[in-house]
Amino acid sequence: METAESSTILLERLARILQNEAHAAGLKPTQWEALRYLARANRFSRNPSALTAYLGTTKGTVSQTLNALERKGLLVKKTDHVDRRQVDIDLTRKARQLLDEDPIHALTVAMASLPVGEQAGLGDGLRTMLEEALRRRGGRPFGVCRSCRFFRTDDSRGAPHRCGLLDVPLSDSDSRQICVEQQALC
Amino acid sequence: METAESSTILLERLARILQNEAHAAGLKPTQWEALRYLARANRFSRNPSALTAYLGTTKGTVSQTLNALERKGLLVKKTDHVDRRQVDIDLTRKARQLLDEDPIHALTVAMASLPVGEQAGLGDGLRTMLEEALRRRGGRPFGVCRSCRFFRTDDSRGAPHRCGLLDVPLSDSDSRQICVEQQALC
DNA sequence: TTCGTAAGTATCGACTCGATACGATCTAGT
DNA sequence: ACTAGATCGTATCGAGTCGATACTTACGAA
Repeated sequence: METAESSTILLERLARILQNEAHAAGLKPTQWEALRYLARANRFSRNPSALTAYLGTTKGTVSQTLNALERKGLLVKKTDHVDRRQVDIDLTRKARQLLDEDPIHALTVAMASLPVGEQAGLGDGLRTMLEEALRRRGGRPFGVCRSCRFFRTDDSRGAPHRCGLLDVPLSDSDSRQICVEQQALC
Repeated sequence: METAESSTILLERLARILQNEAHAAGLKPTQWEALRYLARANRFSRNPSALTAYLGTTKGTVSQTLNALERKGLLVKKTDHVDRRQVDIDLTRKARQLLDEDPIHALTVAMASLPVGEQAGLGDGLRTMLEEALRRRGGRPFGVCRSCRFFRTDDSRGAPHRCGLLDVPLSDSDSRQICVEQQALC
């Protein structure tokens, strides 16, 4: 329990310091996080609702963050054809270029320079803590499409894969992106 | 490198979710963090400067956060007698009561329920990452007083310990608090 | 058709955060 | 003792976060 408390303090402090480090290129930490998400999300997940679930915040806050990013010319919104309540978001070329200088890269480098065992231990611990936190507040995991229990490869038509939940064909690149609907296999 | 990147994303996401969880009792995450620090810091470290270094932010921001906490009746400021530029901060009884319901407790519980090995691995990894981050931006470690290279037990006068840097007597409880000036032994 | 629900937006108030400028106080060098 | 520079803290600005609340529009089932 003593260890648990010190680890908790460690996690909080590290989180704060990393947060404060993420003020780069005129973007706020939240804006970077939104950009990162949108770059990795599949077409069913590039909308305000999914981003809200991912960030664990509220629709209102996300709406404002998206407005800020739109003003900066980093994304484009358009209403979905199928469900006209939904808004599809697309990152601009400018956003993708910006992501090449993502301040998070410094963190990845630091992570990579850790001893192999320590790196694996940290990864496992973080994964477990995140799963716990998500379960606690009813969040979604946002895993990659191909690791989902609804992922199918038996599509008779042209496409290589298929989503058994939404019943739509999936390209190979689709299957490697993260999805709001993803549910683990086991 | 693949592992490093996914661990990085994990850390960022967990950090954000925990951040958003820390809105309790009408306090903001930063205000909780400040309160926690002030409750653990020794008398040389309960001032705006030290808090600024701990949070890794700027003097101005800390000044505002302290004003907010003062308005809520959670702390009292008074100018230092020795150096009248400095401000000594004391938490009120109300603040200490509030800290009993610190939302971070939920996190500690989650941490404690981890398998022992995983918990230790996570702690080690976090420690290393924090040290790296601090070194990168010239931050201070804020360890406990008694683990400092300036900690002495050879005080001829009444007090049980002594600080070799500031040359002042230290009580036993002093020695268990965290300090801005702390430097590791080895 | 209508009623309930879901997706987004707009607005409010309190606050964070970096940047900048400033006043007060200490300290070293003369 | 006197000044020049450094240090500590505050005030203010602008952009943005964040939760809360109150909408609007669109879908979908009874």
